[in-house]
Amino acid sequence: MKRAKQVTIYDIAKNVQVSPATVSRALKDHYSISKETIQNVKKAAKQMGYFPNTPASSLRSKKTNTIGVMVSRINRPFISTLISGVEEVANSKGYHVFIAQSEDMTQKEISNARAMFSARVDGLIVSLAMETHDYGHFDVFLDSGTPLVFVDRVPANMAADKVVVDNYEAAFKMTQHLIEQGCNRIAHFGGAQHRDVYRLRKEGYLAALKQHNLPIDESLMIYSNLGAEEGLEMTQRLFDLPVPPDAIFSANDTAAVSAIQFAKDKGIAIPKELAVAGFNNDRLASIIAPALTTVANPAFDLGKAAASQLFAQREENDMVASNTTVLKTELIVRESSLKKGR
Amino acid sequence: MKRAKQVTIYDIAKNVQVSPATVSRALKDHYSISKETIQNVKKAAKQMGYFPNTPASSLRSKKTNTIGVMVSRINRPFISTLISGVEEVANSKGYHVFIAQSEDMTQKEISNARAMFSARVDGLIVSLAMETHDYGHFDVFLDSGTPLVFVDRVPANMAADKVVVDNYEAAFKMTQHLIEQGCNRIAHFGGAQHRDVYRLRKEGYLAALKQHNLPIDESLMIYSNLGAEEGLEMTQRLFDLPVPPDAIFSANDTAAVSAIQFAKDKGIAIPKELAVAGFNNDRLASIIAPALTTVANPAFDLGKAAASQLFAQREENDMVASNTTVLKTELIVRESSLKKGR
DNA sequence: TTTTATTACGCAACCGATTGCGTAAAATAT
DNA sequence: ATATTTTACGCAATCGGTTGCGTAATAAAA
Repeated sequence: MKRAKQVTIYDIAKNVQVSPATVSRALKDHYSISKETIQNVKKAAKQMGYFPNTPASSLRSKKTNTIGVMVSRINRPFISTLISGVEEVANSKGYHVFIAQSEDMTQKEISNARAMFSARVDGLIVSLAMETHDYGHFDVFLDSGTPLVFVDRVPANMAADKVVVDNYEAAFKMTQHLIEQGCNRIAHFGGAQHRDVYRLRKEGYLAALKQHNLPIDESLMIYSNLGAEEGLEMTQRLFDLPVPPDAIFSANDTAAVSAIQFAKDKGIAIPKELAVAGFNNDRLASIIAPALTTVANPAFDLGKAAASQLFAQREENDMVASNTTVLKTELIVRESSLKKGR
Repeated sequence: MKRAKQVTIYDIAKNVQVSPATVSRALKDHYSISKETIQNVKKAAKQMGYFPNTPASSLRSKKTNTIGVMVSRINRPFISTLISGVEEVANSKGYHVFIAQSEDMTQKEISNARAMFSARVDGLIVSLAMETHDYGHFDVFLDSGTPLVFVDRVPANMAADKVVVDNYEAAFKMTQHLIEQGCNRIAHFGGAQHRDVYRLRKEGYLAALKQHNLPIDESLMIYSNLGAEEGLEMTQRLFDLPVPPDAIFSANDTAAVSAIQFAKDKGIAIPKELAVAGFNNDRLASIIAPALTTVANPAFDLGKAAASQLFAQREENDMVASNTTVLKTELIVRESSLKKGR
């Protein structure tokens, strides 16, 4: 690979007969440069095929105009929608977005964090890997004063900016809905319990059970990464039980959809014999038959809020230790849980 | 936002009592540095919390160890899986991936291309926006000798490296399959026809019709962005026809799924009255009932191939003008098209 | 007309790592 | 013992913008 010589501000300077400093300023409409010079410089720049050298600029100015986003994986509707929200805000402020996937591996997350810091991103938005429970790899951002915001899968016991939804409340309402539909043996598919999102969903579920004086049965609570495969396995386990459940509240749609598939495959009637509810409201949820009752998770707004909060940090009072934004969710009732009709 | 002073190789140099040059070399195991010094330097670096300054390194070395990926949008299963393929190869070579979305807007694509070049990515992988038909914004990569590979949605009439699937053949086989199932009025949902992927799918479809002496009816071919909404509208249009089709071959699964939804909604029997086939094999395809017949599009492998080809370009003989890799697809027959059984 | 303010630009240091070239010291060869 | 090679490192320029400070020229104020 050969690289041709590239046009620099020095080339433009020579061409327009001004100093490189003037070119630099002219290109960003600095107030002290005359309109005429600005015009000349810009015209020459365009005509010569000039492209600013971002690394050079970043080195000197200590600003990269880039924010990083670290997620488990982008090929999930919820995540990619969230990222779009981040991009909307970032782009509107002239920033670009650097995306990294951990694939739910803490090691990759650590490596990604190093890379993000080395790239000197101006801010970082993070949704944690499933098993991460030590947050030391983010210290360098805190120490250096780089804005840092966690979203969705946020760390427990860490004073940091966070953006989440009302997981507890949503789970409570959903469970209550299932109870109202006549279910009294409700199972739960959860994620890693040190991950707040999943812990809170379980706690909301438990609280609803308690409030309605339903027994709590540990064998009905199963934890996994909530993938499609795991969804099938978890459902299998439930139906291997002496007394299977009459409802499943899954912490995500992916696993809930698998449960429906399992049931259809085994001839278990939904929602009559088994009501199913999910979380997120992926497109899948409305397409599967019967359509899946779920919680609308405002992915796009979560991304927007996280980015906004990130930019807010830059102007913020140093006295503010941390800030948590909670967004609202919405119960979406569909056929998969309607034993009684509305 | 305040930024604390950050550790540089100069700080390490002072600490270890060697020159910055030696630190720089030690950190990358340069052969001319003694093992002892390397150890000392690395220990000090870790202990002092050193993180390399990527912009500085990039500026001097003219290598960013980053490749760019430009796509329409990441929240599509096909695209995000493709990106994972790119990442696998890139990461294994120590490169990071910069992702940008055009949202199918040529203007955004142009702006993204500028940003990518300014960032001085070491290579660029592109899947074009739907309407892009002028490729001038990629000239700067060609001129500068930056490796450039198009994937999936590749440009027509441009001598560039490309990675695609056998769209024509796949479409031909699919259409033939529908004909064998007894369909003789087959509609087609296509994308923009200046986009090779979509043009070839249509041509494969047409070729199969011709070979089986079926009439070609322009009113049965509808073009759009193939989103979920568009899928419904297109199906509506088909059923507004005096004589509706008895099959639809859609250029993607998203629109095909919409067609099935439409049919179910209107009480049109699938596949009896209407056979439906898609393209891509998204998870949706296997979940909707009846399950969707489709073409398995090797998204992950496309990504891997594109990245491999990108890296290959760097060592390549300058005589090679361009190179096109074609990957194989596979017909996935499911209930949505099985009028006769297998 | 002299003084002060404003406008428009240049100088040169700087950001942090990389690298071609040079060299002292130690090792090996003659 | 002298010459040659190898090892291990330092010097200083360099990458391409950015920016604090200084200043000549022109305009406005006194």
